Amino acid sequence: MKALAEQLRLAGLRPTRQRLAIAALLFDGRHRHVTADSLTEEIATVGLQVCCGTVYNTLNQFMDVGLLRRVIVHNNYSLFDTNTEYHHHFYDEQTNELVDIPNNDVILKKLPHPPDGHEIKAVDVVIHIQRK
Amino acid sequence: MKALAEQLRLAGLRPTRQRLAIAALLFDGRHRHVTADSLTEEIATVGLQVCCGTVYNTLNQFMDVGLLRRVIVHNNYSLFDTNTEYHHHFYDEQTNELVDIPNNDVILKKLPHPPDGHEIKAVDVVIHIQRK
DNA sequence: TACTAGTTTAAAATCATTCTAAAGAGCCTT
DNA sequence: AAGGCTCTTTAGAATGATTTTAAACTAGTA
Repeated sequence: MKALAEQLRLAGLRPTRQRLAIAALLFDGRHRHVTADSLTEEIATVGLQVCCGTVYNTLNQFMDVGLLRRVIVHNNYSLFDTNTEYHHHFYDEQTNELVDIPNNDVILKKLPHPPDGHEIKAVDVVIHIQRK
Repeated sequence: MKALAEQLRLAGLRPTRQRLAIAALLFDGRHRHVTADSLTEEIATVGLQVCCGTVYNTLNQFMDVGLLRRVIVHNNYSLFDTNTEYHHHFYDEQTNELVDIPNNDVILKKLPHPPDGHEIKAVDVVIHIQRK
């Protein structure tokens, strides 16, 4: 996977063994939602070992360079989305399930004017759902 | 303030000294955003004393009975909104400022269909802003 | 006035996350 | 291929918001 190393280097991150392992898991083409915990488990499953702090650091770094996006639906722990394109989420508090909303499915009719001296940076829509 | 005691009783909560003190601060007609911490400070300012755990319990109970709404904009700590009507928020990560958006200012053109067997419970829109 | 269930309290526990200082690994230069 | 400099990783400790605990207390009722 030369491409991954190159991608990290371009982002200003040294392609270390740990970062490559995590990148290989996260950027395999699928769009996924992970937590530090689920990712650590996954790393173990693949037979590797990465220090807990490094998992957190790496997730934060990947986010800082735009490879991941943080999704905020509760404040128990952080969720990261490998899909960094503009889109929103369904969230079921009961099952803790997070589901992408196809990006043409929610359309904001008009955006409000931000407070004076401010500009809009991002729009997050979370639709809370529950079993019928 | 008999009304407050009655309101708590109606919600199934005994109007204790602590809950009344907190309710008096929170439900004075203004719409406010508070944290457990800011509220504890405010209680102290008024010359009262309520145990930290009680502040948390009370905020959660008030939320459970619909007197407060939790606003999720980050996962450092919880924010509560005394305005429980349908409305959304601007959030500035840099200053940590949370501002209500007038409820006719964001209009969703159409809502997506929730996953099968599910129904929409709530829609949260957070518009992240930054200083220009 | 006394009882009972619900509440408050202070302190300890929890848990995700960050910080620390020391050991290790990229990578550039020679 | 070796040296060296900086960036990373590591394990463990620290942090900080929140929850839990068990004992003391209180509101409401009999």
